[in-house]
Amino acid sequence: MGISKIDKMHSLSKNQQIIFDLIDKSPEPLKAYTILFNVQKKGIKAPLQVYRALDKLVEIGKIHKIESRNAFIACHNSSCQVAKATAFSICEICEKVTEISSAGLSKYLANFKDKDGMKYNKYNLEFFGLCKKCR
Amino acid sequence: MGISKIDKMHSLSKNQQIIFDLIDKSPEPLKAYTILFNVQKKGIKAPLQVYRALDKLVEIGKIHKIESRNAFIACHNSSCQVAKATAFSICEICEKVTEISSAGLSKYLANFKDKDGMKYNKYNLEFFGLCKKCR
DNA sequence: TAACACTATGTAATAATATAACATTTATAA
DNA sequence: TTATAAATGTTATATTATTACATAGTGTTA
Repeated sequence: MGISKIDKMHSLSKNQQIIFDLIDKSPEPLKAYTILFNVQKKGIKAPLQVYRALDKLVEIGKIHKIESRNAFIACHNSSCQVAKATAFSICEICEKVTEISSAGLSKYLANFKDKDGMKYNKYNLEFFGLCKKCR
Repeated sequence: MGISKIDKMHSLSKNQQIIFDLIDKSPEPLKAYTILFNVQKKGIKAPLQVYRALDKLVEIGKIHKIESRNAFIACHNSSCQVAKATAFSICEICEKVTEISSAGLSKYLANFKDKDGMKYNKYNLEFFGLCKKCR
């Protein structure tokens, strides 16, 4: 059997796996130093170790950064097909963040042209409002 | 004559005016500590003085924060009517940032409903790509 | 296997971004 | 005028992120 090329592309190193697991289990976006605190018992001691893993995980689309919050969330959107085209809703009271997967929205944005006729295949959209509970 | 209510709403304090002028003149988004460095000759000495003015200017829509860059740009969109609904294009090479004012885009996003039927009147969208010069 | 390139790790130091806390002053409105 | 809100000044500190350098593991291929 062995490991296929696709599997290898997504196989994570030790630190990457530890940090991904933590983010994936979390019901809310995690900040880098919160992550650091939580993985110190697993031997990850320095900020840079966290940031390096985060960079890689973002790069391969396993997690996304919520830019307005400096926090990271696991991708729950069709196995990370849209790592470069992300949309989230953010509750301004409880800070709950949900990844939006809407074919209509992603199609609209992928086809959007600016005044110069320029298209962009990469974007990040953050909606703000109140979630069900906080409304 | 005196100052009308609308004028007053948009009148800036000394520090706010100094910092807005600097951002407004700048051809590129400015970071908080770049601003601090540039206004020290005008008597603004501490980070907090800059951040407080920035907070206020963002609040009233005179400037916007480019979240992915931690930088601030003056609003050039219909006299700041859309302070809470912003869209930008960002060149990944030269870092040129342009505010997008597209009636179609803002209409689409303002009317977008998520899976729960929830609408959001506030959002921030950042498109990434290459500008004309860098293409 | 040996050599190479590439990726990941470990560690210390420091840079860059942002806020807390408290005292004071200025502007606005009742 | 008086009270209220907004803005300022200042010091210290918290939070977020990167530079620099040394070492170790992994996959490829000659």
